Amino acid sequence: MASEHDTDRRAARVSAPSTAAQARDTLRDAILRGEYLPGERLVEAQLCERLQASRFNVRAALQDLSAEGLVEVQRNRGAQVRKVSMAEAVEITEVRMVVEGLIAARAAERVAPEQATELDEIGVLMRRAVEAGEHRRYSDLNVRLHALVRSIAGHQTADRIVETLRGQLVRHQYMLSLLPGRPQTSLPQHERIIAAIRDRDPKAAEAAMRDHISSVIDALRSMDYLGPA
Amino acid sequence: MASEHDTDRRAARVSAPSTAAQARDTLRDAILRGEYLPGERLVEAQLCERLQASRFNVRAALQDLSAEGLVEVQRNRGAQVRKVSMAEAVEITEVRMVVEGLIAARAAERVAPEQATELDEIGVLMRRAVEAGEHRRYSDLNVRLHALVRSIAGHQTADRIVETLRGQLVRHQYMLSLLPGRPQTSLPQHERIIAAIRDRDPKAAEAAMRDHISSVIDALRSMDYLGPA
DNA sequence: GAAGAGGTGATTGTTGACAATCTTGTAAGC
DNA sequence: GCTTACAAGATTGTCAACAATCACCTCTTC
Repeated sequence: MASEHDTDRRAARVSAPSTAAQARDTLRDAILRGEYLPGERLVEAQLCERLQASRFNVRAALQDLSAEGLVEVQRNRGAQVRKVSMAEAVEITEVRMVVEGLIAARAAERVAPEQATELDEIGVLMRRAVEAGEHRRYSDLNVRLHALVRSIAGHQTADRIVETLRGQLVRHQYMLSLLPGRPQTSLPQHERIIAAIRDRDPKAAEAAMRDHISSVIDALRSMDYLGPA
Repeated sequence: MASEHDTDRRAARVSAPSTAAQARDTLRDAILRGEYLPGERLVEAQLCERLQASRFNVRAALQDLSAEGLVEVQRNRGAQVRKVSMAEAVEITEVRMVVEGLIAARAAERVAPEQATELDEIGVLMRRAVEAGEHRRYSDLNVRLHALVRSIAGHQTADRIVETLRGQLVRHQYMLSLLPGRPQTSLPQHERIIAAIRDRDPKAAEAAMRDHISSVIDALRSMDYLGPA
């Protein structure tokens, strides 16, 4: 049932995740993968079996994920996967917009020649993927681009916040990628971001990144009309 | 963020803060007030007495504050008040700059007439405080101004993040307020923020807020030369 | 005298049991 | 029939004891 996935620092072992940190990572992965739906109750006893961890560690994991905004804990009522309303999703993305704008600006200030080359390469691959209609590939490249920009910027604080915010709306983002015509809209935006960073123009990079994420917000809002799943 | 019942964290009632949330709030207050210095070890047994709470709740409190970035916990090595380096303080303030910029812009979009009046009142009081050399009073008004702007904006996500970031560098901010000449620098910046929001000009409000916090960053950097206490 | 091994006290990590609380299902009263 | 009261079950909150680990000190060895 579980296929190993990429995405993070260390692969989650399902064999013996006895410690608190392992339980937390495994549970986070499960939620992000959609194995628990928003609003679903997370009963401690069940999680103990699922994660092969003691209740103590399960509890710690839930508390951690609560701080990350992935689950919601109510006193004496247990935990449930946090439901993120459309309004909240917009708020979250607005914050992401300004913070990633900061990251882009800083990336433009610090980019090294090899990194600029790597950015351009991703840009080329993106265009090819869109022209070939390979949505999945384009989506992967999108993730890679944002990650590369963040690594160029080297801004730990901003990084952490963006990562947390991203986690809170994976579900919405997934739905977003299914919107028809999205790649045609976002490709030129991505190219502008790449160009601005490559040209070491912080202001242009920030503006390009904000424009890009701003259009993501518009897309989110349009989804709201189609149906607030 | 987990518990909905947010009691104001003012009174240091040591009488019966038995629950986890109370222990957390009391401990946070103590750290923010400087009763525990950065780098100082937080031994669970000692905290049990200090907070009149069981070790279980103390542990939960430490975990929460770790998620907030106020303390750092190392496995098998206990917790200590997190040391925020100058570089980190700058990073944190940079993120605060863009997020509070977003908040200011949104406040300018949504400000109601009564709120505009209240802003102006704070502006007048600030000027008086500076002219009278009442630093403490000016500092309080500063906090009040930022809080009012945030309440006008009504942006929960941004609010939460700014609040968390603020907590992480209370120590630095305190030192900052002692810098001579600071009020003379920041007063006109505050007045620009107020004017932009009052005039319902989001772009100007964002720019003014960013300029203001940008100068805070400069001040932070200058402190670094004086001595990285 | 320096380096390493080993023991000891202090501190944290974990467990299982028990108490407090909420939810659900059922029955009585209007 | 509908609402309210109550009891049973399920779930979470809390605790105190025990196990694991670490930091420090002493002693041996070269």
